[in-house]
Amino acid sequence: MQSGERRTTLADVAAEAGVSVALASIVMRGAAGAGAATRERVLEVAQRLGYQPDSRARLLRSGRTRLLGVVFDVRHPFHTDLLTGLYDAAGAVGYELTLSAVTPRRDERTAIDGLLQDRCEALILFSPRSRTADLAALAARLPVVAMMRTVRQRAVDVVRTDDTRGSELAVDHLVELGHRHIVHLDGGTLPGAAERRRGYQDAMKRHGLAGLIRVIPGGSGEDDGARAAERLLPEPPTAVTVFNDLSATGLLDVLRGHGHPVPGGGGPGFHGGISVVGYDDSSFSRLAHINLTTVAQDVEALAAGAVRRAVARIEGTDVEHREVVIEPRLIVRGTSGPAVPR
Amino acid sequence: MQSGERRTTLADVAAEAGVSVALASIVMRGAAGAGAATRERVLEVAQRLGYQPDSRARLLRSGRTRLLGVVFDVRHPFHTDLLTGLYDAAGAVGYELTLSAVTPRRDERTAIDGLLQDRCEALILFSPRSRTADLAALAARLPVVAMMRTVRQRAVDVVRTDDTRGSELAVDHLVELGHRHIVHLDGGTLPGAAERRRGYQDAMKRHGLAGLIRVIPGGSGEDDGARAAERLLPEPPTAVTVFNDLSATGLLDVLRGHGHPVPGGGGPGFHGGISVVGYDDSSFSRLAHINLTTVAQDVEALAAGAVRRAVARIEGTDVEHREVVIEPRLIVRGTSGPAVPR
DNA sequence: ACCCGACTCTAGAACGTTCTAGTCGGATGT
DNA sequence: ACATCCGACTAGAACGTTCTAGAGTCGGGT
Repeated sequence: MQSGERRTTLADVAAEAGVSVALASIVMRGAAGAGAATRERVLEVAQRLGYQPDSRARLLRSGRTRLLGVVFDVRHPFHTDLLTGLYDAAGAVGYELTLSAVTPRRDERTAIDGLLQDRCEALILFSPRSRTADLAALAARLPVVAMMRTVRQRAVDVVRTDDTRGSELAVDHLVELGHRHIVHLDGGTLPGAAERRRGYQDAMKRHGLAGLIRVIPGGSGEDDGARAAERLLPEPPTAVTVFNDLSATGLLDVLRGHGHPVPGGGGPGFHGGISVVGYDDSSFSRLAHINLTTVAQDVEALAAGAVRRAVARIEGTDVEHREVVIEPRLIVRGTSGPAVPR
Repeated sequence: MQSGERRTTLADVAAEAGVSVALASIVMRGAAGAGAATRERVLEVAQRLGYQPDSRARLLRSGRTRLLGVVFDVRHPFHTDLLTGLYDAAGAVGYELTLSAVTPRRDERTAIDGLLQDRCEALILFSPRSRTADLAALAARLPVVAMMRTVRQRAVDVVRTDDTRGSELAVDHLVELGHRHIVHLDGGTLPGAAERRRGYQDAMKRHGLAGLIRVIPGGSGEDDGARAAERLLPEPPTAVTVFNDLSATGLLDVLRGHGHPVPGGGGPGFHGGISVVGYDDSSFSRLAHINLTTVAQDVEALAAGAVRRAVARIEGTDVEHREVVIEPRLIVRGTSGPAVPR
């Protein structure tokens, strides 16, 4: 039905309102230089004809797109949380977001290429897996902000949580509850894993527990946590700090299945068991049913930082540091409790 | 650093290669009409100058965008699952996806407007909350595919799961396990809720349990499920079918908290308790720790159906039905088990 | 009466591509 | 030897905006 007719253009509106295209353009984008009466008439006509500006043409001409490209991964619940914050932050400074998703069958390179063709003015990458060299090459063409990971490359901006500090918070919390045998379930080479590991190690040393440091290889998935749990069972610790929430739930599950109670799972008044602290405060970790003690990343601060950084680069008003580091926060929920003496 | 220099355009490539812009264009889009030697030379130059085509200009001229606009909600885990399938389906037929998210502070109208400005050729809306009249108005301008809900409007295409059938599957399963006192936790006016309610009612009647039909108002969030559970406790059923997974976990939680065991939560060999069946097979429901019996929507079929429908409308090769209904599948996990006689 | 500035409006170029309608040689067919 | 055709290539318009430069008009100050 609508296939035949062309969509209404600015020229149509101008003709119908009896003004020039240029004036119609002025009215539509709310610029100065149009009489009140004319303005009203043009707007009325535009409304009536269902005029919708063509952003492609607009941006083609004006050079600017005011568009920030965002690459996120559909598998990571935290990424969608972050998107919410990003929309807010971008809207506040008059920028739009264009999204490109990484999926199990669509890699980061493909996602990025899609955005480049859209001529966004900067790229914001969530936990990018690309090699530093590739990111650097990209950054030579447009501002690039990497989130949730460090990039040792001057041209690439970084906005991340202080993950070392995050792990320290987790360990401090557990030590305060009386735990000493604390294991770290690692994230290997994943973005942020090195920092989280180091935070654990530093905190253990600081508490005089250097001799009890124990790092178990893991990953980002639930099954990684479950597998790691099996390796833990022969000689169980009293507490575990985990690379992320998903892995933590996998761990929890196996622990409970083998009769190792976890605080919160034992009913009110229960004490002891193996405490587990996750990382990310993913939306599912908040589910009352999981109720995971975890290290929260400050979504709003991360989003605001990324947008501020990208916009500064675009508009050349650079003053701040290349790396923006956000303070994490410990969210104490049900999976951490006092240690029982062994 | 890159702020000063213009980005390289087709004209730059053409000049450097010593050919006309038109010929460069031919080469870049792989069209016929260029000599082999020239073709190679132009490609080499393009590579060297780091030429990246400007999709806006390209599409502005050619009219076509081969772009499908997708509106999804960041709060709905199932939506991101569906995105994965959609990228695959669109890629297979040579279309691109452009995403626009609904967030707690960014409504559907805003998300849709963003896509319209991008001049996508069709809109695919995940569980749209817009009124039928608004959808119809939209459909007058471009093909619109509504997913996961019915729309009584000829101009709007629909791709959805047979939700009535889905609820029936859930009830059938429970009845087979010996349950009779089965409650439905409702989704009110949310997309799909009416069908799921009706499926429950139909199945109950079919099993001669019309007298035991009991529908409790609920919603889509975890807290909706928790609230509903409180209303259920005074006179507990032996099983509940729930509008969606999130609400189901909220319900589960309160039930367990009040000492009502749920199958799977009572350890191996346990029998009886209140069975709970969710809806969606959201990624978190698969977590071993939640392990929810649920009705799965066929992501691939839904995605493929939506793309096929949208493309058919765009290209005018319409033959199929306006409404594509996909068969659901019951996923039996841990939260459903045999009924104990009351 | 004249000029000036402010205001409203317009013509036309520009953005980077694709598309249409060609031109130009050279091979082919008779 | 001449028309014909084909492949390689090009000039310039077109897409729907925004931007630049300037044209009218009006009122007020000298």
